[in-house]
Amino acid sequence: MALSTVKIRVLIVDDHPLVIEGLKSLLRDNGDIRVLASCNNGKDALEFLNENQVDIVLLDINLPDMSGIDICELITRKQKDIAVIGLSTYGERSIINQMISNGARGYLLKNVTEIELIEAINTVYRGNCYFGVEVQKAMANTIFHSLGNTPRLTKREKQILKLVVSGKTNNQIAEDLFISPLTVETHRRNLMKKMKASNTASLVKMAIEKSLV
Amino acid sequence: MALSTVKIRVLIVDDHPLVIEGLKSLLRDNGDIRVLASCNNGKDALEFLNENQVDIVLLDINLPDMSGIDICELITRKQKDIAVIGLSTYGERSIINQMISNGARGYLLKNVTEIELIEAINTVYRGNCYFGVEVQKAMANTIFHSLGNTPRLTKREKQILKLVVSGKTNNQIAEDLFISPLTVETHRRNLMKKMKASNTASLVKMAIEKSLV
DNA sequence: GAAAAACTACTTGAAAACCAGTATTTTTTT
DNA sequence: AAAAAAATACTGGTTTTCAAGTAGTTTTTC
Repeated sequence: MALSTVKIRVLIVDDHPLVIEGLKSLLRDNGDIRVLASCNNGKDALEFLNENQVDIVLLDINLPDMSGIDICELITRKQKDIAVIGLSTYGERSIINQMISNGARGYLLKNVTEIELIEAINTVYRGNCYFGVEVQKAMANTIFHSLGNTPRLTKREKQILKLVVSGKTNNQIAEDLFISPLTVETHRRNLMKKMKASNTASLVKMAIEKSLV
Repeated sequence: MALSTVKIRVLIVDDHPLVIEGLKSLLRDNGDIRVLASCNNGKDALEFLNENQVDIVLLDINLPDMSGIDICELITRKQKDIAVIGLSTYGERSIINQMISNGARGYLLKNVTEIELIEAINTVYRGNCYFGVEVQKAMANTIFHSLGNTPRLTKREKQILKLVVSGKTNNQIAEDLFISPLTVETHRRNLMKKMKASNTASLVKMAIEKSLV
């Protein structure tokens, strides 16, 4: 290692000094990586990035002044060459997904190992994406939460639910299935009652959440 | 191994003789597991289960007569003590989720190793769930598919989108945000245009798909 | 073969969403 | 300071959904 003259420049953004120290310590001995600085809030981080060349930002999700998700967007919108790796205690899918759509190229939990951390930094530096094993596990687990008391739907109800989710109106569904629009509406009403939804929006949300479509 | 007198009784359901042979071969040398029989369609499988005591069903998703997803439901509804492990070539999230909500306790891809297969069978036999590493990877990958060209939404639009998805009406959203219901409707219309949605249902679907909520 | 569940279809009336514009004010960016 | 983007609010009319019932037919299940 450390044969190349250019080191990967890293900025750490986290409001816990302990975490910053931990990350620095894990990266200290690596000749290819150099931690330029650390910030403990979003404002400082954005300022630093305006005045310094950075390759990778290790970004905590929970910051005092603003959400890491929003910061991620601000960073990647302006400087597309900066790779953001999200850092968090939990592997909540919705957060991970939001980070990804806001341009993050990696996501790690805070119980990350040295090997994983370095692998992640190298991987995203090369332009790829990296997601820790623990993240993947956590994401798999979120399925079970949404499970639980899924109401039993009939064949026809499932069929209609799928068509509703796909954006079809009652009339279009009726045409598709060769039944009366009034019948479709009855099914839709029963679906809403079963799923405890008050309108189409929550019906669709629950259907997707419970993976019925 | 094979110290216990009771072996785990397994039924294999798959329409490819090659796969059946492969699975049998992988399990042959294991003293704790016994493959009772194999079926190549859903009807035969259900009949066999009616007449025989089985602990675990290795169930292919693509069968000639009926979907593995439906069979899974039929099996677990009647005999809750039977554990179903789904088998498929691809790790499509929607299918996996459907299998889970239909009572499956495990899911494996067909490139499964001997070690994984035996671990899976033992795990679900003990009442737990098992999902292969490959499955988890495949599921993580499905995020990227939904990514791509996500339209850029403004702060307010995101805010309103969230409230729409949560099932609130325009009037309720207006109250929440202290703005006119008419304004909310304008935002909603702009959202639909940006997301290319024709109604609430597809707006919600896309919002969740693209993880904007 | 009886009972239960599912599928079908209707009525009537109200509420909410959708369509297609215009237009002013506020905020952000250059 | 000017331009662009975002947020605000309106008119007026159409379509779709929601609510709350009733009720006959078909299919499953016991």
